Amino acid sequence: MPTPPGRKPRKAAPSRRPLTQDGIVAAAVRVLDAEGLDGVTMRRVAQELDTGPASLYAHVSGKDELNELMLDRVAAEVRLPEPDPERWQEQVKEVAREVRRVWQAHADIARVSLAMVPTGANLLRIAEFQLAVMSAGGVPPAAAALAVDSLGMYVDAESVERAMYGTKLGEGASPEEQLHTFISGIRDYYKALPQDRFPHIVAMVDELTAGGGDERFEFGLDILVRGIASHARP
Amino acid sequence: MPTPPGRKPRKAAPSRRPLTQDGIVAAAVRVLDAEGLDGVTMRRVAQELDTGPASLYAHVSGKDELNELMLDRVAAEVRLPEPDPERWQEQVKEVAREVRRVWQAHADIARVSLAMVPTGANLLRIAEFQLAVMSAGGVPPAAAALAVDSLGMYVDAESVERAMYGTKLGEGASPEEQLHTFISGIRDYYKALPQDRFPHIVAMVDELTAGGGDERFEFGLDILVRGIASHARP
DNA sequence: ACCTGAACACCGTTCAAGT
DNA sequence: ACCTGAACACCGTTCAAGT
Repeated sequence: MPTPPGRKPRKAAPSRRPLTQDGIVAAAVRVLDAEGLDGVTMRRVAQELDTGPASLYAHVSGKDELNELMLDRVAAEVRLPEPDPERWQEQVKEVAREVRRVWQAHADIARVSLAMVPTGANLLRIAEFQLAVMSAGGVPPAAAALAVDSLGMYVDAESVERAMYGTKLGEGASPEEQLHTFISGIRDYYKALPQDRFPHIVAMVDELTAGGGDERFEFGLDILVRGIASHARP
Repeated sequence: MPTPPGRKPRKAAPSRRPLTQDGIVAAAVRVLDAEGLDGVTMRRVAQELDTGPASLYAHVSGKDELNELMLDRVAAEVRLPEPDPERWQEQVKEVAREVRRVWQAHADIARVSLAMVPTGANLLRIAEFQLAVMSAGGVPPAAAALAVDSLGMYVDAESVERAMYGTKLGEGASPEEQLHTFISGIRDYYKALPQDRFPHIVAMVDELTAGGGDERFEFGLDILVRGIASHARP
């Protein structure tokens, strides 16, 4: 049956729901996941919400704030363990691994983290945990404070580097295949270097290009935590 | 006296010398130093050389290559000590400090280093030194290889963060003053956090915001080198 | 108060045309 | 071979005008 004349549609079904900051940030994260951080432009996010870029400025002060909001939204995915002072070294590592996992699940969001002082609630939650568990483990306050900094920087930097391998190569093959062709390119280049000027690099090509990113990450993490532990009282 | 007719000017004084890759990179570094990495655009570099952006593409494949060439040119400024295996831990630190010094002398060039596998001769020279001195100091190859990575990442990340404080604030006051107002802003924010949710952050505000960048950097560096040393044979 | 279209002042890169 | 002007397909942000 056709609708009788003079009858308005029941609710006008507003397919374009009103803009909210939360909706904007959610859309931005969708674009991030699909197209990487460089794909997250004000225009692209607006398009995702069927509007123009100027409309976003009523809910977000600009690109920088949007970046920070995206990061904190993503940081909510980080799961923290039950604090156990006996295992503080292992727990510090666990959290670092978990943050890395979440950063890597969202393209190159780590770039934002690296360029920011943490202020969002979800980021602070992580810092609070690390400070708490290190303090309980006997790391003095000054050392613990600087240690969260160093740990955060390390996780961020490693994630940025790793994300880059994925993007620099074409979007063709599988991520692992991409990483492999990338690494073997580097290996060939290092092997072809003049041996008299770079004897150690040439001799250590295999070690320099060894390990998936996981082993490399674990090694740096282990180094950091050993160093932090050397500041703890027994 | 006027110049007689039919006489060409002595040498035509080519005020716009022909473009070379070296000249382009030098101009790019000048822009970098004066206006930061974001100021280095193909257009701006071309302008510096009295030409248009399209002219650069005959000597440089694009923006990425220009960035890498800039970094390697700047890396030439890094001075390496005479290798002394007895003092390998101190020398590894010295080089890290020196790289940090040079990166910070050139705005936020560290961002390029972080997003790159080192291939330029001057960058490789630094890596070669670190590998050599650690090997001589008794660090096994696998550990030394991963250690250069971690050290590089740490220096780069610290320099990126530090460069950011300078840029985010206005260009008004002195760098130290900028850093100070920036840090005290952070301190106020942390102090105002709800104490029940973030007890350690609130309690450790002073430690978290303490120290000029130098002490913080030294601490992270010390942690890393202690960790590396724990892998060395005695 | 929120949303919008149009504009401003930029980007990196390409390409046909010149020398 | 090198250089150029003009154009293409983008940016972030502002602002007057609408509802």
